[in-house]
Amino acid sequence: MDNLTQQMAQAFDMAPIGMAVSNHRVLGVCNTFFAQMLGYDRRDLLGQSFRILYPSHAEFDRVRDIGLKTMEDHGSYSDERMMQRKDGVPVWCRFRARTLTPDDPLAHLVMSFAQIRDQVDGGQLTKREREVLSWLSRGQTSKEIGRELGLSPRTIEDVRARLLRKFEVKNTSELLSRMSYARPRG
Amino acid sequence: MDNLTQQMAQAFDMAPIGMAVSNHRVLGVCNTFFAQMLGYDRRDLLGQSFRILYPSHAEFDRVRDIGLKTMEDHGSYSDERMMQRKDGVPVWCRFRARTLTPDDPLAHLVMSFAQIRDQVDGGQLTKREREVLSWLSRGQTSKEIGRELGLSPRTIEDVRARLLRKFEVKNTSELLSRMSYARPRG
DNA sequence: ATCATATACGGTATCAATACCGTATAAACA
DNA sequence: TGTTTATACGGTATTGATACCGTATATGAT
Repeated sequence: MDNLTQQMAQAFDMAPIGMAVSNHRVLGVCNTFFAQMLGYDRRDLLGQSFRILYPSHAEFDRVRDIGLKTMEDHGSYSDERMMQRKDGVPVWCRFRARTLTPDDPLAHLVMSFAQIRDQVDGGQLTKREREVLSWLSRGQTSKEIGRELGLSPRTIEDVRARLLRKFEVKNTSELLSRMSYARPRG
Repeated sequence: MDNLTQQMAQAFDMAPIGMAVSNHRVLGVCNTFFAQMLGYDRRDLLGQSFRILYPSHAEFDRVRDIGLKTMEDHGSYSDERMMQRKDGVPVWCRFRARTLTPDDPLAHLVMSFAQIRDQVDGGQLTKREREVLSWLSRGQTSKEIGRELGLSPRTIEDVRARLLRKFEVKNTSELLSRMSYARPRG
């Protein structure tokens, strides 16, 4: 057995960040951090669809579509997204992906998942709040998000207001800064 | 050769994030992204001291000390740090490390380096830009930051506009979700 | 020496964000 | 059964953000 290969495999396994490989949205291999982060025993994840790691089927579909074009063009893609732990608790992640098959990006994907924050101070986020948060992190306005979700901009503003209250921040900028990379509050 | 081990090694190598293993601050193995991010051919990095990847000897010493205690206590550590590319250009990274030898953390380290900002547009952040960014991440308005720094709010708006241009984002929310900035406590 | 850029500041115009005032329905819960 | 909460939407008022129009100085690079 090649010693270098073994070292690389160990580094993958012990990495301080979640890592996984997928083939057509089915998990091929993942590391210890990834399984722990999402509350699974690693053996239970192998061969599973990524569907179980997202809060809803709609969200599962959405995250498939948003990065496709970028990956076809550049081979890699990154965003922030909400995953769902086995016990249902949402996990906010910095997601990065590189495809090994640019013609069919989802055929062979290597991904990293950096946990940003495990839970929310003022209780858990609702589905709608997660959804809106995800669009906000992409710089969308209330009007744009409303159009996207088929809702009134006013409703999006309500959701935003709830998010600001829950996190005890004064505006969306501080909100998204708090969601970035877990660290002591200050 | 074990097939799973080979898959993990490939995932390590092709990961969309920089990864490296060190033994007493000497690089053991790294992946493609890591070498590319720092402008090296991977073969030239093996066996090298990490010193060459930092802007100065003082910085090299500093980053050794700051995470030691945390790693002894928790086995892992994370911060943001400035690395230096082969051509001298600084690279901002979200650094994460896990030690496999908690008694002597630096003996065997697995690290990940997530580039915070792509260097596509060239030019790193100025002191003023970092300063303003730091206040923005606390949710301060241009007026408040201006008061804080003894400048006109208009000047702060200029700095903001430069930041939005540099990062190619449409507003401050997207800016702060794209980037993380080490904030002073308090 | 010229050019680009960062800094700093003034104005105006427009749109977005936030905070209020309401109403209403549905679900969760004690 | 009443209370809370999330959802969804309307209006209005104020503040903030962003994008333009300028000017000016300083600095660093070609």
